[in-house]
Amino acid sequence: MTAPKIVRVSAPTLRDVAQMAGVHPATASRALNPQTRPLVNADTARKVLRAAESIGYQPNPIARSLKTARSSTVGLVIPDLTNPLFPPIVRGIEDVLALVGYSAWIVNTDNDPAREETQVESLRSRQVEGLIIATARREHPLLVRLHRMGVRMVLVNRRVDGLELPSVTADDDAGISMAVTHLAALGHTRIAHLAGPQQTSTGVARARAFRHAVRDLGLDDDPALIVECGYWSETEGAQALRRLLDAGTRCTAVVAGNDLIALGCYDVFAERGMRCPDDLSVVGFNDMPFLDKMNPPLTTVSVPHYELGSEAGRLLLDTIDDPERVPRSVLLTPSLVVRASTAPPG
Amino acid sequence: MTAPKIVRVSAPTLRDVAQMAGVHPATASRALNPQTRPLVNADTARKVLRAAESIGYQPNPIARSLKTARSSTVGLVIPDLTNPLFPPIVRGIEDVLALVGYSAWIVNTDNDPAREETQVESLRSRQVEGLIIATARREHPLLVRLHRMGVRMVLVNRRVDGLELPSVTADDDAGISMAVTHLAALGHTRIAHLAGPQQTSTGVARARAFRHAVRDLGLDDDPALIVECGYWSETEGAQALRRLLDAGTRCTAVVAGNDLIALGCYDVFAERGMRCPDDLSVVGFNDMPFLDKMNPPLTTVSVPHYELGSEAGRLLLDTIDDPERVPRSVLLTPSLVVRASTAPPG
DNA sequence: ATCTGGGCCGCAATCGTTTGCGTTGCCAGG
DNA sequence: CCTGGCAACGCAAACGATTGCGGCCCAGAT
Repeated sequence: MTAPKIVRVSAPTLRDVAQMAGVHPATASRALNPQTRPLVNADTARKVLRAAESIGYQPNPIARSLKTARSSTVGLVIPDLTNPLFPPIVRGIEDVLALVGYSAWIVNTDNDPAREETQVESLRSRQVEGLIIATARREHPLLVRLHRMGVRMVLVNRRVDGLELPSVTADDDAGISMAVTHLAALGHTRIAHLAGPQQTSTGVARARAFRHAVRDLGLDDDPALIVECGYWSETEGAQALRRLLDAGTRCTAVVAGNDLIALGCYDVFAERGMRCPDDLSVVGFNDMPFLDKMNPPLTTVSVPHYELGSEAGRLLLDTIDDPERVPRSVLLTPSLVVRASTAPPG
Repeated sequence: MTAPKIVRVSAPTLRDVAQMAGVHPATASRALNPQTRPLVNADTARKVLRAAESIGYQPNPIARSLKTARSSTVGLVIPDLTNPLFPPIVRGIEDVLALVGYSAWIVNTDNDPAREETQVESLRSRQVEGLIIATARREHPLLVRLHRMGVRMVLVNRRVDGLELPSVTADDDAGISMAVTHLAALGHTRIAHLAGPQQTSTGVARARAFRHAVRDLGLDDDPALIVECGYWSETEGAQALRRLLDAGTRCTAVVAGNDLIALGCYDVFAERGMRCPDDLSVVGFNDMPFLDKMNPPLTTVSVPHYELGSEAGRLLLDTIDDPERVPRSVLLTPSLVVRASTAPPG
C-alpha cells in the first residue's frame, strides 16, 4: 500500500460563494445570515445558499470573531476535570449551549489562583462571551475584578461572598439536613462533620447547616465533632478523620463535606481495621458516579449535576442576551440516597 | 452596597503599543515576536517591550490566527468526558501542550459518527493545528478522509485498521496475558472473556490476546466463553454476563474488556445473589479511579492514562513541527494490580 | 414629468496581526 | 565621490468576514 497523496486545499471562502452566485461578498454575507437575510431578494438569497451548499462553504469563525468581537464561545473554569463531580456538569453546560450554536472552552486551574488568572486571561483574549466558574472561593479577588470590568459570568456549585452574580448551586441546607435527620432517625446522637474547606461557600454552608440540624434535632452539639479539611479530596478526608479519631472524640456517625472526603474515611477504615457502618456510619455529598459499587455503597445526598450545568448554561446565555438583566440564581434541591454506609449505631 | 460601575474598556492593541513606543506597528510586531526580534534594533525592541508591558498589551490570538492560519490550538475528540477513563488522558495532553504554549479544544462525540463529523468540522474551522482522536473505530471513513486531506492527527487508546497514523496505546496483548496468567495461577481453567465492541481496535486486540493466552496456557478454549459487548459500558457488561450465565456456560472467572464492563458484572452479582470472587473472579482493564474502594476492590490491568495523554500530545507536536516525519507510534506497557475480585475457584 | 421612497445591492472600511517588499541612511571598499 | 551592501524600519496588502453608507432602479404619488 502506498502512502496517500496529501493535498491541502484551502477551504472555500465567502468570496468563492459570492463569485459562484454572481453577487458581491457583502450580499452573500447577508444572504447567509438568517438575521440579515430579509435585506436581500429572496431569489438571490436562494442562489447564494445553493452556491454555498454546493461548494461546502463553512464560515470562518476566526474571521467572524475578529470583526464582530463575538465568538459564540464561553469559557468554563474548572478546578480539575479529573474530579468526577465535574464531567456531568460540563455535559449539562455543553448541551444547552449547543442548542443555540455556542460551545465551551474548558480549562483546569488545579485550584491554583495564578494558573487560574492566566487561564482566564487566555479565555478572554479568545473573545469568549462569558465565563462559567466552578472554582469560586468566598474571597476571590480575581472574580470581583472581572465583575468590575463587566465580564459576564455565572457561578456554578460555589459562590463568592458579597458578589451579586447569577449562580446555580445545590441547596446545601436541605441536603445536610436530610443527612443528619437520616442519621438521627437511625439512633445516632453523636454525629461528626468532616467539613470542606472554609474558603469555599459550600464548605461553610454545609458546616453551618450541619450545626443547625444538630441543634434542631437536639443532638450532641460538641465543637470537637467538627473538623475541617483543607481540600475537597480523599487524602484530606482521611487526615481529618484520623485527627478526629486520634483526639478521642466519641462519635458513631460522620457526615462528610462531600463524597471524596467520605471516601477518604474508607481509607482510614482499611488502615485501622474499622468496619463501616458497624463501627462508624458515613454519609457523603454529591452522589458522584460508581458510589453504588463501593464497599460499602455510600449513602449520600444526591445533587443533580447535569442540571447544575444546564441551568448554569441557561443563566449565562440569559445574561449574554441581556446584560442588564437582574442576576437570577437557582437553587437545586438535592435528595438523599441511602445505601449501605449508614446503619444504627453498633 | 451599590452595584459597581461597569466600564468595558477595549484591550490595548498592537497599534497602541507602536504608538507609545514611537514606531510602526510592523516594527512593534517584529519586536514582540522572539522569532523576528533580531530584525529590529535592540534598543527599539526594548522600547517596544517596555511599552507593551506598561499598558498590559496582550496579543489578540484571533487576529493572529486569521493572518497566520495557525492557532496554537489542537482539537481533542473524546467519546464522552463522563467516562472516567478520559479525564486523566486529557490532563496528560494539556500538560505537554501547555509547555509550548498550545492548548486543547475538547469535544464530545457520544460515539455518534454524525456528531463526530460536525464536531470535527467545527474544530477545523477554528483552525486547530491538529487532532487527537480517542474515538477511533477500526473502520473509520471520516478519519481516512481527514488523513487524505492532510489533517494532522494522532490516535490515542484506539486505532483504525490500515491507516498509518501515529498512535499511542496500551499494550493490550501484554495486559491481557498478565490477567489470564494471574487467573491461571490461581487455578482457573475455564475463563470467560467479556469482549469490548469488535468495531474498536482495542476490542479485537484484547479478544485476540485473550484467545492466545488461553491457548498458550493450555486452558479451556471454548468459543462459548467469549461474548461481545456492544459498547464499553456497565450496562453492556451486565448484559453480556447475563447472556453468558443464561447460556449455562460453565466458568469460574471472567476477564472483562475494560473496567466498566467489569463493573457491569457487579450489577448482575447483586441481581442474582452471586458473590465475587467466591462464585466468580473478575478482572478489569484500565484501572480507572476509585476501583480500590469497590466491593470487592477490582483486580485490573493498569494502564498509565496520564502518560497515554502526554505521549499523544508529544506525538502531535512532533508532527506539527515536521509533517513529513514518519509516523511514530508508542506502546505503553501496562501492569497488573491485583485486588480482591480474584481468588482461587470456589 | 418630477419627486419620493423603498427594495436591493455594491463599495469600502474595519477588526488586529503578520510579512513581503521597498525605502532610508549609513558605512566600507574601490 | 560613487557604489554596493546591510541593518533597520515603514508601507501596505493581506487573512475572511461584517456593516454603515450610498447608489441604483422602479413604483407610486403629486
